[in-house]
Amino acid sequence: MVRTPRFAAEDFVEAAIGLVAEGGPSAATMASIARAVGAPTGSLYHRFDSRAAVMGAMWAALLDELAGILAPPLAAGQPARAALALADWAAARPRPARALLLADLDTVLDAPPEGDTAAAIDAAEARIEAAFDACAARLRIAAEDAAARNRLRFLVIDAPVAALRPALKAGRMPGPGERRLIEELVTLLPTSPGIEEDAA
Amino acid sequence: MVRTPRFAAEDFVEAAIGLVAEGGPSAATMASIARAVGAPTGSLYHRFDSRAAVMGAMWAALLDELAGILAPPLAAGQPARAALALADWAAARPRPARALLLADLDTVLDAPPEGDTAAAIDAAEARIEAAFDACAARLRIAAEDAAARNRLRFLVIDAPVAALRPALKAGRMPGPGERRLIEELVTLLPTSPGIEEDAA
DNA sequence: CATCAATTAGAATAGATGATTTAATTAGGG
DNA sequence: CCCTAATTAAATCATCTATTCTAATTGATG
Repeated sequence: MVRTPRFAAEDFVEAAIGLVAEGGPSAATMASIARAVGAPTGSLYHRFDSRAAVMGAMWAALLDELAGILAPPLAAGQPARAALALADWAAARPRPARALLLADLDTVLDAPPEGDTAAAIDAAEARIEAAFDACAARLRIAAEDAAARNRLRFLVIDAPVAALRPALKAGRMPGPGERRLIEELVTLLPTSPGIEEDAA
Repeated sequence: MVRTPRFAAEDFVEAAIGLVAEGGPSAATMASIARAVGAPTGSLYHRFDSRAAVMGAMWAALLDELAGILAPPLAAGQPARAALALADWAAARPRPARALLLADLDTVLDAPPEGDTAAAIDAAEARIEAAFDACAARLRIAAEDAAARNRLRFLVIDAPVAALRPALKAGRMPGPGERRLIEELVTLLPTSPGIEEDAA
């Protein structure tokens, strides 16, 4: 290495997340991403081949973070925990949460990503998928029972996200009101036969 | 009138709904709206001053349709009915449903509408609001109990929409799977003390 | 049948916008 | 010193779309 880098790829990804969170995908132009970091656009292009590459990397990072939140409780057979972890995550890290949960995938990623980025995205998705599989198994949901699996996913992700959405949209941090809604939703969830959702 | 109009304002609004449903708000360009009707852009501009006017009229029409679906069961103190009516509506009229439920208001209406359009939108929103008020009153929810009111709204609109979203996005008609999810959600709903949700 | 304004017609305009390229310039490690 | 990755800042370039303009039609009306 012959010169000290001033800007890392992650800096740009982080900036992109912030911009998408605040103004939607269209707010994340190459110029605005660079500006948010305090770099010229050339430096951004030095790290990424194209805007599509930046958005792909961003999506991979977001999905990876989500997987880190959801996978452990799911794998432990505690879907209610997973739903609440989602709410906690949204409160703790509102920007990534907004970017991931509010943005429409199609408008973020115009074209399907390729190469490393695609691999990273696939990996994160597979991790989430595997966690759901493990959870379903613990709950004695048959592998062929698509309806029960969809229901599980809906109660863990889609419905809680719907509860969080107004707060996320308004830029408020999700509060106890949203949390209570989610607590109520998860009462519909089946519990793993062998395991009690612990009392803590 | 000295010449028979070939294209009515409603034709353009309908076309805009179809385009938004299929490709999102950005797909509804003035040229594509006109093309969908088989008219030149000039005719479109003859009816509407600007794209904002078209989108405003579209939003007013959609909200009005939604109000027509939700208000009667709500006013009757039957929120569960309202949630299921939403699902039925989405199945019966997938294009307006997609346009209204999937599109982000901010990206549809760049600037707040004015004049007649604003009045129409306000009227439809007020109608929905009044229906919720009436429903809350029937359920003995206090006017100051914001949490209970938010919860009602969430269970009637937001959560059912979340259940419908995957189907709407994929362009599938919502089916019995989605309906069952919603039926389950509404079990969380309080029932009007005096009224039984009838058995039909 | 002649008239006239509402309406259609569609090409031409006019700005944005924003991704990408390019051509230097800089700075540190060997 | 020299070499090369990394940084700059501006210029390019391509696309896209709302809107305007001028003319041609049309059909009810007197």
